[in-house]
Amino acid sequence: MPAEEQSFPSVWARPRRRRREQPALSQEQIVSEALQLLDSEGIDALSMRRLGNRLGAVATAVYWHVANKDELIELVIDEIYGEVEVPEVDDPAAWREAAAATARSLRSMILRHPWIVSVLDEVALCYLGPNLMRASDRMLGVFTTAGFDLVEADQAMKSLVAYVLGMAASEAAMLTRLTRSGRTEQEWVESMSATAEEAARPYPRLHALYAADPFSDPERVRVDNFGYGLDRVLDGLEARRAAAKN
Amino acid sequence: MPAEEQSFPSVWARPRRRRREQPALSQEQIVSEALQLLDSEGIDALSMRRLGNRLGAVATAVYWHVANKDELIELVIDEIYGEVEVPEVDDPAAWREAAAATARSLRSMILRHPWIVSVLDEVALCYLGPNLMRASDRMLGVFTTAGFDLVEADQAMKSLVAYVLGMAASEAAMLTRLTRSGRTEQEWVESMSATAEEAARPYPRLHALYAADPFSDPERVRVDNFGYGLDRVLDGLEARRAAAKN
DNA sequence: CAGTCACTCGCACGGTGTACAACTGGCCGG
DNA sequence: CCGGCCAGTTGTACACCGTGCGAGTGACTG
Repeated sequence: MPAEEQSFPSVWARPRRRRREQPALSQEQIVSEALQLLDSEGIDALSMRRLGNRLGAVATAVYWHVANKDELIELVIDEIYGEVEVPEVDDPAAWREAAAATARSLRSMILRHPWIVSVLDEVALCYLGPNLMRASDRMLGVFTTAGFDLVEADQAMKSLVAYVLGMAASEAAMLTRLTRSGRTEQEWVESMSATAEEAARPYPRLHALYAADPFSDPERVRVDNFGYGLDRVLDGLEARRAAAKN
Repeated sequence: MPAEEQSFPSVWARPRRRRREQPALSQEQIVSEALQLLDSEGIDALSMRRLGNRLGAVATAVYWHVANKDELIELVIDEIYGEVEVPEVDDPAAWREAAAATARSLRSMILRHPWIVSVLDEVALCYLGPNLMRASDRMLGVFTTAGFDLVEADQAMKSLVAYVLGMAASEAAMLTRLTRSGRTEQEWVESMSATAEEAARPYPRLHALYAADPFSDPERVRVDNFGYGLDRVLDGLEARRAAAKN
């Protein structure tokens, strides 16, 4: 450890030999530290060197435990998939609330980890991550007990997830940019409104919308918008379910 | 131009003086070249140095015309938003087909430019891009002539777009990885199926799904899945429209 | 006591975005 | 005609990145 030079070198001051039965690094530890880094400082803050330093090691030491940065990110992504809660249901009538709860849980997860939007291209290939598989299996359960056959349950699940992903992703992207600029959501919306209304002048309906909207309580607006679309998607699925039943 | 050293220097061979009335670079040219680079080689191929070289210039010259790489990407994104076609409708009954056509057009655009998934975090902040604004305004038109009031039209639009974005993004991510691996979609699915079925063993419904699915014609499956969810979303919106009318 | 093995470190390579200062050449006012 | 301005381009430089490779290093094993 040449980094920490002893100003008073001595055998006694020298750090005790590290025990080898517990290696300094482990994959879980690395993944967990990477997640912390991502949550607190965003995607740009995650470099192998910084990650190594945080763990009291050097960048290349990390490569013993993960193949490369992409694989590390895949691991972190599956880790946070473990946070989404999917209820197990047996009453067919309970399907809708179960699906809605899942959707809300997924949205919360994304908003808790908004950097996920920057790695969405890797998200789609985590098919085999255990946490994603568990969640998928449970969602399939929700839709099959609702009465859908298996392949339609899969389609229903994919549709719902796509909606949530799309909606939450755009929310998360905005929040990320916001955080980076250091302003609050309210401040940003207010500073934006004049510019937006001006820029929208050539587009009548957009302009009318911006003029009508009081630009207040942006978080509430986001929640309402998410809820609106969620209701429509679930309505559409419910209609299909009712039709298939007869 | 020290890069191209003349092996036979001569006044006559010397390139003619560049006219200054037409500068060598322009923002449109830069954006267009960046788009070509992205489409043909993906996000990793886009570096300021390569882009400069392609235009017969040096990386830093590009910075005269665009503020930085992020801004460049925003410009490219708005450029491709210009490709999505949104019909203008006046017959309220035509709203559904118009919305569906828009959704399909947006999906095609994303699949034509799959690298967009890697920059989704920037996509969400192109609010002021002219092409996006034009498309948004026209979509608002579709929903208002359908009978929605302006703020609900906005919610409906955002919901539809979120669905399409989520669905197409996961498709595009898969296709990107595929292209990178150099295999066809069919080959990939076939090589995947055994592994996937094995990995899904602990998850009964997922395992049953993989076992049932013949893993054939993956593109058709993607199209069907997209259409299924699109129909559900539109059904949900139609139901809401009908209810509001009375 | 030698060797092996799991793990860590140091160094190096070839990239990246972009700040900064120097240059170039056409134009315009004096 | 000429000096200065200024849009546009260049070269250099900095601090960083992911990661391949070889050399330790210490605990355990035969």
